[in-house]
Amino acid sequence: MSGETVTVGEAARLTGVSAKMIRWYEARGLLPPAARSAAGYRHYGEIEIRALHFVRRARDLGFDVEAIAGLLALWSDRDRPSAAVKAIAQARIVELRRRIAALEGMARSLEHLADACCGDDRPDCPILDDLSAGLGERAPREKRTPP
Amino acid sequence: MSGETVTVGEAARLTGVSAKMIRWYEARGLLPPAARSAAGYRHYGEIEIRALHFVRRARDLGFDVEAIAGLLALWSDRDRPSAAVKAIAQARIVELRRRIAALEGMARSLEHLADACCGDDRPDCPILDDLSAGLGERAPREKRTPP
DNA sequence: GATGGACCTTCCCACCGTGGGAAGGTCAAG
DNA sequence: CTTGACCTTCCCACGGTGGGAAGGTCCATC
Repeated sequence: MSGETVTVGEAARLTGVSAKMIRWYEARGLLPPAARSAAGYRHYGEIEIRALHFVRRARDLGFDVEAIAGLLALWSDRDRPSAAVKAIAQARIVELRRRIAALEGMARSLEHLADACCGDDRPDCPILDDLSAGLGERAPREKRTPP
Repeated sequence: MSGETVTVGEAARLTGVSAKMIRWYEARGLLPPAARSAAGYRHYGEIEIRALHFVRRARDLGFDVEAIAGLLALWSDRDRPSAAVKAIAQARIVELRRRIAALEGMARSLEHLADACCGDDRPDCPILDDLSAGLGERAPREKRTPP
């Protein structure tokens, strides 16, 4: 019979999506409203559990809510063109690569600065010098306007 | 002299930190309360502008508010040990590398999937297959305590 | 002077995604 | 019946950022 249904907490345990998040996804329209018991408890069957797994996996891949909603819609459409799915994935890849590049730039800058900083008891620090650079003079140690 | 002071808007234009954010940083204690005119307008001198530049630059390097507060404190302490600064920078580097690795993993998975997806009119899609897979394998199977 | 527009002030609300917790209802076991 | 685990909704918080309302100020121009 496959009539076994579980509550949110159980669904959370099964899928790795917290009960809070399950309710939140539902409220945001990402998931359809769950079936309710007479007392108002949400109940989830195998298909819903599968959808939650899907959401979890997509979330792990860095998709945001909108994208996941789109993927879910395509997932449940048996006639979807695979091109539509691929487009979403590729947009996500572009975004990921963009963010990676940004973080990489930061990391490299910082590594460069940290390498130049001897890191001892003395106050001379290229890191702070760099952070305060770009205006006029560098350090705030000269508190008064330089000549 | 050098009593030239500017308002928030001007400071924002000069430093690239929005007026909103300047006020927010002040409210969060990241920046000391700005001097006020009789009418209550904030006014910023060269030193404050410098600090804002510093904040902007640190933000661009991915430091969060707490770290920036720490860096600012060290920046204005002439006797700080450079090791303290370096420690903050290195912690940031570790965090950046961690996030880069996470994003990189996602990007690679997605690229792999997208490569396998032909992206045409047909519904067969390895991407969706992967997203909905893993139910039987990776998921912690229901290990209900026996009655 | 007055007027108008650009600016300032504070305050609230929104976003994303997540967690914490309160107040109250339900269910199953003892 | 009581107890404790669970459910419900609702509010609040976070980091940062933006939007906007309601009201006060500054300055140039008439």
